[in-house]
Amino acid sequence: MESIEQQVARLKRGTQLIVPEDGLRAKLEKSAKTGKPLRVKLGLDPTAPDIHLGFAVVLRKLRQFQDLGHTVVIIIGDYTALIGDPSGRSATRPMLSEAEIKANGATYVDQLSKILDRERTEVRFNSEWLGKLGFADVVQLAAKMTVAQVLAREDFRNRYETNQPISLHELLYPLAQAYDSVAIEADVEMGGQDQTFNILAGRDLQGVVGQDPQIGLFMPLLVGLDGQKKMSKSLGNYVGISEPPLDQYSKLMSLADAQMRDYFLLCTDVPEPEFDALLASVANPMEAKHRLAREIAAIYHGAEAADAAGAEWRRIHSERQVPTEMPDVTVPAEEVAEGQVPLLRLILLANFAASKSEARRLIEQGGVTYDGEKVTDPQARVPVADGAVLKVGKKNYARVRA
RNA sequence: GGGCAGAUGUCCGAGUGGCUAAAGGAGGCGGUCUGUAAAAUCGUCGGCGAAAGCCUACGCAGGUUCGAAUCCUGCUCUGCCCA
Repeated sequence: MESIEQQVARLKRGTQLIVPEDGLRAKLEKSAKTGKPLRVKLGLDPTAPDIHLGFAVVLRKLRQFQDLGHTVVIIIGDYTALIGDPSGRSATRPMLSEAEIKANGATYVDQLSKILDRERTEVRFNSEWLGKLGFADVVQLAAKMTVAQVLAREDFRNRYETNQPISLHELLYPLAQAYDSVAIEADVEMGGQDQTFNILAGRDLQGVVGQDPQIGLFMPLLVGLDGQKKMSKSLGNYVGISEPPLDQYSKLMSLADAQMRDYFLLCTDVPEPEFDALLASVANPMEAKHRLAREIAAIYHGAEAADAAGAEWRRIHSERQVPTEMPDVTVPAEEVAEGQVPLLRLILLANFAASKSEARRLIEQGGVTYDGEKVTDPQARVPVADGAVLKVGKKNYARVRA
């Protein structure tokens, strides 16, 4: 068993902030003394799950707690989702039905278990306790927080100052989350830095009701592949943990050099001195990036698959060869005339363009290669030859199947 | 409850009767360059069409006009001020 000192050091890796600073040690000592595992909380929205490296940063930290014998409590925010956003202008944000939420919850657990240890994971839905609160209970809870406190929170303040609408119920969200901590008697709550306010609210509320307040453990938000914004699915700057190894590898190779250190720190287990030395010593940053891509692909797919992805990547990019594997496109018989098909059609069939206009543009701009030949005539018809390779842009390949 | 302001393409944001598929920026996509990336640079970004052109689009619904993102009416939503 590691000493408390070592445990603290391990758990601190990559963290952005721990509140209070010495709280982690105190909690660990208490747990060691009583033999009672810590309850480490993470709250999630029951929206369609999609776990990417940014989210994995937090999950991996939870896993570290589990490896030290502690319990992770995942809270699916089904109740808050049921309330939904009633004033949502666009009809495109339908409230999730109870069945959908349950289904999403199940998928979540499934995906989470790629990183977490199921044996030490407790999954709870917050309707379990929030659904029992009456209006009077809610009002009493709300009395524990002031408007100024809530508005001091950065995102609300920004929205308020820029005249963005804030609905009243949004102000209640931190309260609901805080109550979750009370309900499950959390010792530690994890979150990204955007969760600061909510997590501290939980601390306060626990104090009010006489519980030992949770400590907040904040992980930095992982910046996405664009090097600008936090990694998220909607921004398209993400690497999913379930993606095939080559996709992960390729995406990571297109990471900005300056971001490599953060990714090593937050997404791999490579010791800090080691990657710092690597980053300092390597003449060509690409070599360090290969290491990074390999480490990460190996976490999710195993060392062998990661090496294969690396070899394939070098083949495609360094040697500019056609990838060994690519999706097939089959041209329906009725589209073939005299053994040929319009190239435009082919691009659409392969799903490399959303419209004919876009496909035409791609051809005119020299982005399309068929069977090794660059084609720039948008009217071109090409032979439907089994095994011919269609290349659109830098990364899109498909093999024609006759 | 009263008054005022606003709603434009992926986002931000110009545009106050024809020259507007709509300036500019961000972002995306393609080309060149390269060590992957970035940067730089050139091009491009509603749909259909070989093209001419046609269709759809400036919150929603009507109206005025030869012609409307631009004017009028009603509605919806948002912000601000007053109560």
